Amino acid sequence: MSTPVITRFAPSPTGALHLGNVRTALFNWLYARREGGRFLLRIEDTDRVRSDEAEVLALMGELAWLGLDWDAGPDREDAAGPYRQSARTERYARAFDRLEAAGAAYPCYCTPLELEVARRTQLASGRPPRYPGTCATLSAAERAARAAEGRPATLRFRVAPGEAIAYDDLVRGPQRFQSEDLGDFVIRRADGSAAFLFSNALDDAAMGVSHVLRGEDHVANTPRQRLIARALGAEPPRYGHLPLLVGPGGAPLSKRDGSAAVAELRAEGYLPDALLNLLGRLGHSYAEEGWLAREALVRGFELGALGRAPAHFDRAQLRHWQKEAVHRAPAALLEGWARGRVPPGQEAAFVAAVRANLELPVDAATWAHVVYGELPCAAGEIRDSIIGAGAPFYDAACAAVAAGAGYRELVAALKATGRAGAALFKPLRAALTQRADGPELAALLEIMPTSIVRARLEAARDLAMHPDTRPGSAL
RNA sequence: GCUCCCAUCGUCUAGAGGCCCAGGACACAGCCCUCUCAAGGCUGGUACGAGGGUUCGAAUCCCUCUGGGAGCGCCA
Repeated sequence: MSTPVITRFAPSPTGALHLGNVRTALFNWLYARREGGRFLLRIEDTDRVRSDEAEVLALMGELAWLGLDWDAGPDREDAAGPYRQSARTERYARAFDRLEAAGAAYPCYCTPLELEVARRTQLASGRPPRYPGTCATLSAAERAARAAEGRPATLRFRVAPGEAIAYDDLVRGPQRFQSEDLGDFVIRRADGSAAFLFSNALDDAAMGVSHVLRGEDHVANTPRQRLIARALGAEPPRYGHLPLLVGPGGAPLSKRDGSAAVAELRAEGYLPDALLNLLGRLGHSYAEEGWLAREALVRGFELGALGRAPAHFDRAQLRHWQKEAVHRAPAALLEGWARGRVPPGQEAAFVAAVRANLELPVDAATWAHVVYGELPCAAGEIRDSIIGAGAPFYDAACAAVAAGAGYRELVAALKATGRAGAALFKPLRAALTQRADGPELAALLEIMPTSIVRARLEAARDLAMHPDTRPGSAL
């Protein structure tokens, strides 16, 4: 009987969901889906980090938006829950008692100041900072005395020296740590709350988590968490440590690196699949090239294809995947971008016309304005282009449009002025859109209101007739 | 300071001793197509951090250096 694959994403509800976290969530999700296992969502809101419901909701909203669905979580409880740590304090308390009774953990009365001093001294003398073990060997009487003084105590996990703790990292291969290098560590804070190391390890065990992919900043936690699991009589999950995601400068990704927050990218209009195509290749490589649909993303995910070097998040690459995503997006989605920016009922026609020029919602706004909005007086090379075409050119255009000409007739009428090709279309485009680039003119003309077409052609004619008039000045 | 990890085009990466004077993608440049932009097609430049080994042969193995990163909390 093979062990079922159970992975999890265990964020702390502090601050916005970050690209680095999302990638971690994605890899765990991909692995679970790939293996036909389960993906859990656990909120790590220990008592210290007060659960902020709004934050939890936002977090779940973003995961759901990305399509990373979870089989159990705070909103889908099951027998292994509850899935928020703030609701699990009694479990931790029982475990603390057991560990303390067994001598695997002991109360420590050292103050933060004392510990800080010890750390500095060790550092100053070139030694690695470790808990000196001050309270490790206190007798029952000594403990009672300190407790009677009302001194607050943390609970420390006792690490026996002389032991090698080895495990096989899913990403980095065989790892080996010496227990002396660990030192006794705090598993319960003075306020009684469980420390991350502990609640995280206990919950993984209690929830049957089989595989954990997490950031490499957790490497050193792994031997400690294995020790905890063993003391608890539980089987620890298999751990894999991912290289961190870094920003343009090579420094770890931070909020300053422009839109590292998922919510921000979402607000800008980036599509989930664009994000996933990018993230799935940061620190991981797919054998298959090009755009990967959801199923391909899952199918092609391999633990063996996980890298060990930090990966840069690159905006240009995101934009590329966004283009791919928009290219494949259903029209209805893009029509949503147009809604409110184009006359009601025109959404579909508008999107059909400008679709190839859309990358983000802001582009829909730009083109909607070009098609339906009020344009300023022409300037620069646009102005030159219009003047260069001459008044007769626009006279012909105005006359054709006044006679009810469609695109074909309009072009035919303009060809009669002796212009063709670029010499025809460039000034026409300039007059109609005041831009040198954009969707096909035929498509644009089809959706542009006739009144606007006429007004712009007339304005161009006037400009061509009186080129000396300063742009913007009233006649 | 100590421990650990990493090091291929600007970026994401392929590469697990000869298939590599290093492949793909993004970005960039040029050309084609085209009324323009985008898309598409073609072409191009740019990389194995440095130095030593091992080997008939090294991007691939070893050592040193350099450069980056992580950790050494009553933070997660």
